[in-house]
Amino acid sequence: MDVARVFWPKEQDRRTALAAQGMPRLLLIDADEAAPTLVDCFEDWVRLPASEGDINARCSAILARTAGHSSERPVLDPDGVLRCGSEWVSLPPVEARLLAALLDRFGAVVSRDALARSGWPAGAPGRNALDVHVLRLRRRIAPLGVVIKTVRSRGYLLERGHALLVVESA
Amino acid sequence: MDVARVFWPKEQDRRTALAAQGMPRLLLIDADEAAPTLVDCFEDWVRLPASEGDINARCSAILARTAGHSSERPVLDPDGVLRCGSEWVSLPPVEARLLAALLDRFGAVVSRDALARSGWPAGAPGRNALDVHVLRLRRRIAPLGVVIKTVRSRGYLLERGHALLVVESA
DNA sequence: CTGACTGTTTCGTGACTGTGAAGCAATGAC
DNA sequence: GTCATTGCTTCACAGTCACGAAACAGTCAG
Repeated sequence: MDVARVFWPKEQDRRTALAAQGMPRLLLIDADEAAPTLVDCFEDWVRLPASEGDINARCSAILARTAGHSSERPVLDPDGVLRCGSEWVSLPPVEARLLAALLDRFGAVVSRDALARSGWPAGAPGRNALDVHVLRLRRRIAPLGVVIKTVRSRGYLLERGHALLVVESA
Repeated sequence: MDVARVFWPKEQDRRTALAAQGMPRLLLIDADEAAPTLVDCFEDWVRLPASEGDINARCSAILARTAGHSSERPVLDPDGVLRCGSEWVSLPPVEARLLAALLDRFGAVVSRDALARSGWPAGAPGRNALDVHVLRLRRRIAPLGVVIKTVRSRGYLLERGHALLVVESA
């Protein structure tokens, strides 16, 4: 993953688009422009003119933050912990593999066959096992605002839910 | 809460201390100094000379990120005293080593094997000893609002509790 | 001795996984 | 329109295993 360099205010729209996808980005601010308000943890800015060293330092910092948290886009760490926003859930082995496959093609359709191969590399069990695991996975990740959509006779698709109102239960 | 302004590299020690406590900080970098590597989400830097507007913008951004998380991180003294907020507890040797390992990877999963190696560098005792010590550790640190979560078949994870309602009884 | 720390044994509970079957909903044949 | 087919959803159940928890015993410091 790389950090997108966005000229500000010239490429304002591009910044919005990147933010919507949770892509990390560095805003390059014109010398006489006011400092922008950052919208999330995966954004930073630097005032022009800036040295390549400074720009790289900020890009690295953004990526380091990306690793620690997650953006709009959920992140699955190798321990089977799925993080999205400030929340996380742990996934059991099979579900972690299924989700990894969905995450590889985040926002795109993954066929049932491909999913089954990811979930059970040594060979799939009964035909229904996949259905049940998708059901369980859905319920498990719902609190994170992540949704598995069905594309009938094609497969499944992972995306962010639109109910962004998450209430902390105290 | 306010963001501490730390001159770099002059106040290097102060920065370390602030970071250990999870305090937000802005590094003010001398003009000819290389860009620093940020240690967490609650830190940022700006190259001098900088306008007050730019500095304020970065401070606001840090605070916005701070709000998104609950940052306060417990600290373990070399004496085996664990502090979090205004409270503290003392930990016996084995538990202190276990907690140190969890704290090293605060918020991330630590495997049972890794924990056992930290707790008993000379070789682990019986298989269940770890379970029991985790249980005791949990009860000991609960009053501080620090929680050890289980990630089944993967390990344990240290984080701050989400129950923000802490009633002071004494 | 007393109490804190440590480790072991034992048992219970809950999590993970897979299976079978019932229920819905979209699709297509007639 | 009606009906059957197909594909997905959901529930209920059982086997296995990891972890939680209590009770007990040994060691050591004060």
